[in-house]
Formats: sequence, C-alpha cells, structure tokens
Amino acid sequence: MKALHLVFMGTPLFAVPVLELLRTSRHHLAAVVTQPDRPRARGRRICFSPVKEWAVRHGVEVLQPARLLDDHFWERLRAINPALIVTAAYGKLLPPKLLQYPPLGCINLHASLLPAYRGAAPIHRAVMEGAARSGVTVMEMAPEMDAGNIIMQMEEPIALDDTAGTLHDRLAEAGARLLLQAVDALAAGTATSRPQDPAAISYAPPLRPEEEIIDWHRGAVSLHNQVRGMNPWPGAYTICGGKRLKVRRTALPEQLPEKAFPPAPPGTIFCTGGKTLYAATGDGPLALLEVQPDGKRPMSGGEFYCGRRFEPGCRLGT
RNA sequence: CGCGGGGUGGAGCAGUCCGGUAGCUCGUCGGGCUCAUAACCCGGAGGUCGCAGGUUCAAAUCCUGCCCCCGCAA
Repeated sequence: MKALHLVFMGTPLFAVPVLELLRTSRHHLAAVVTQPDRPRARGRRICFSPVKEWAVRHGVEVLQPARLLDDHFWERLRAINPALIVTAAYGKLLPPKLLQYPPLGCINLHASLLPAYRGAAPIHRAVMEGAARSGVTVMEMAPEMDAGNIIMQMEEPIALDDTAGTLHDRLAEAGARLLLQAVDALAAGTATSRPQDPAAISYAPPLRPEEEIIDWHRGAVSLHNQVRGMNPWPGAYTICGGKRLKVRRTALPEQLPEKAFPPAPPGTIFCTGGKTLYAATGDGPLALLEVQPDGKRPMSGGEFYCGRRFEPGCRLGT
C-alpha cells in the first residue's frame, strides 16, 4: 500500500480525532482547510476553529478560504497536489470543480448511517427522535449534500441515557477509525462503493431555536429525548419565574409511589425530600436531574429547588 | 469596547435600592416520635458576606479599582 498525499477539510471538534489518526498513519497530511476565523464567544474575540487549533499545535499548514473557488486557495491546492481530499464536518458544500480535482476524489465522514439523517445535525436528531442506533458513514462526495456512494459504514447503539455529547464523542472516535480504513482501502485500490437507497433517505436539518423550548404537554419519553438530544448544546429550556431555565439532564422515573405524585397539570413541579425534582408532563412525571438558571452554573434539581420559595403547584413553562 | 445575570456557613438562595442583631430551604451532628417513609418534632455546630482600598460613630449594604463564574448572541 502506498502512502497518500492528502488534504483534510473540517471545522468542529468532531473532526479532530480524524486528524489525530491521520497524523500517526502512513499517509501524509499536507494541509487542513477550515472555516475562516470569526468573532465568537463572550467578548466577541476572534477564535480559531478546533481544527485550526489542532493544526497550529501540530505545525500543519492551514488554509481558510472565504470561498472554495478563491484563486489563492487553488494556487495553494495545485502546489500541494493532493491525491485525495478527506472531509469531516467542513460546514459548506464543495463545488464540483473541487470534487473532481483530486485523482482519488473527495471522501466525507458523516455521523449517521446514510441515507438516514442527511444534513447538519445527524447526532442531535438521532437522539432527539429516540433512535436506538445510529452510526458513521464514509462516502464518496457528490454535489448534493450527503448523497454520495457509500464506501464504509459502522453501526453504533444509542443508550437510553446517551446524550448528543456522549454519542458525538463515540461517533467521532469510531468515525476516525472508519475513515482511516477507507483511506487505506483507496490507497490499496481495494475500495468499493454502493449507491444510497433512495427509499430510505431522511434528513437532519439544523436545530431551530424554537426547538429548544420544552412543551410540558408532551410525553415524558419525548421530553427526555429532547433534553438529552440537546445536551450539551444548545440545551433545552423552559421558563421559570420569567427567566430561562435550562434543563440539562432528566431521567424517566421508574416505580414511582402513587401517593407522592398525584395527577397534576403539565409543568407542575414536585421535590421529594429536598433531593429530587420532578415536573409533571403530559403523561407522567419526569425527573429533572440537572438544571441551569440564567446566569448560574449548572446544579441539581434539588439544589435549584432549595434556593427558591416555590408555592405548591408551581408550574414551569409559564 | 456586542448585551446581560451572579460571587453571603457544606449546597442553593433572601437581605443591598433606603448603612445599624447574619435570615430561608436543604445537608450535617445530637436527641425524640412513627408499623413505616422521599414524613414529622426538638436542639446544636458551622459564615474573613469574592479581593483591595475609600467614606462613615457604624458597611454584606454607599464609592473606586481588581479577580472569578455564568446566560444570550456568534
């Protein structure tokens, strides 16, 4: 197997394990392409993307074209002359000119079992919908988003207490390994691919801000999925005392004594023994394990309850 | 200079506007009650009120500077 001269394109943390594996592989990582630095975070400071942070730390050349048809970018790309372009969550569609440029093409790592969950938020959507499994896919890139032929896939089960964050971390690691296998196969000339099944296509569009709001009329399972699907980012929230209250972690209570939880309107809160906070939903109580009031650090439901003088029957979401 | 909230016994909060006895819920320790409990009753310990300076007879509270934490937005 020969060593490939390659360029990597990516932006968020999800892409970093891939870089780490490529760096220690037989292949040569000539440069990384990532989104331009932008003002971010509190204070509007200019921040590097996680991929750029990694590249700077390891002395790898960084390209940050504002447009992928940019002349300076292409000048650099021709000089590097990569055999293959590898992408993972770059954040933009690649123009056909770029897709066709490398001799071995462009391949992409996607955090779902394509053709399911095409799009920007496959991890969040899978957890939010209560999926029992997801996975990672390496595919040939096509002009349409996440539509290319599948080279390799690996399934990953989703546990009932998984969050978008825990699943993200596992998929990033599994994806990195799978991607390296695919790169090796391409280098050896043994890679094969198959088209996606059009009948099985589903989409995972970016999360909309209104999806963060908790509607207590929904069922406990559905709300639990919403909360963990949005943990740690962007976070699901309700309104308490006119302010935002993030609900960071919940649990589906099992075998609750009847007497402690009489039927109550959705959003009504209970606290047992000053320890465990529950909220009534459309179909039963949901334990609020961790919450975060506006301007405060995350705390347990019990701690939150201690500091407030709640009237009996007080309801969230109003 | 993007907007905003906050730092008070171990935890979460009130008190700050209007300066004058350190308050509440929980935990903890000791005792009691109950068939029992995520229940209840009684009692105790535990606080340089983020740091430094200033004003004052007197500062958690007013003034100045600094440190730290967090939400929105990106």
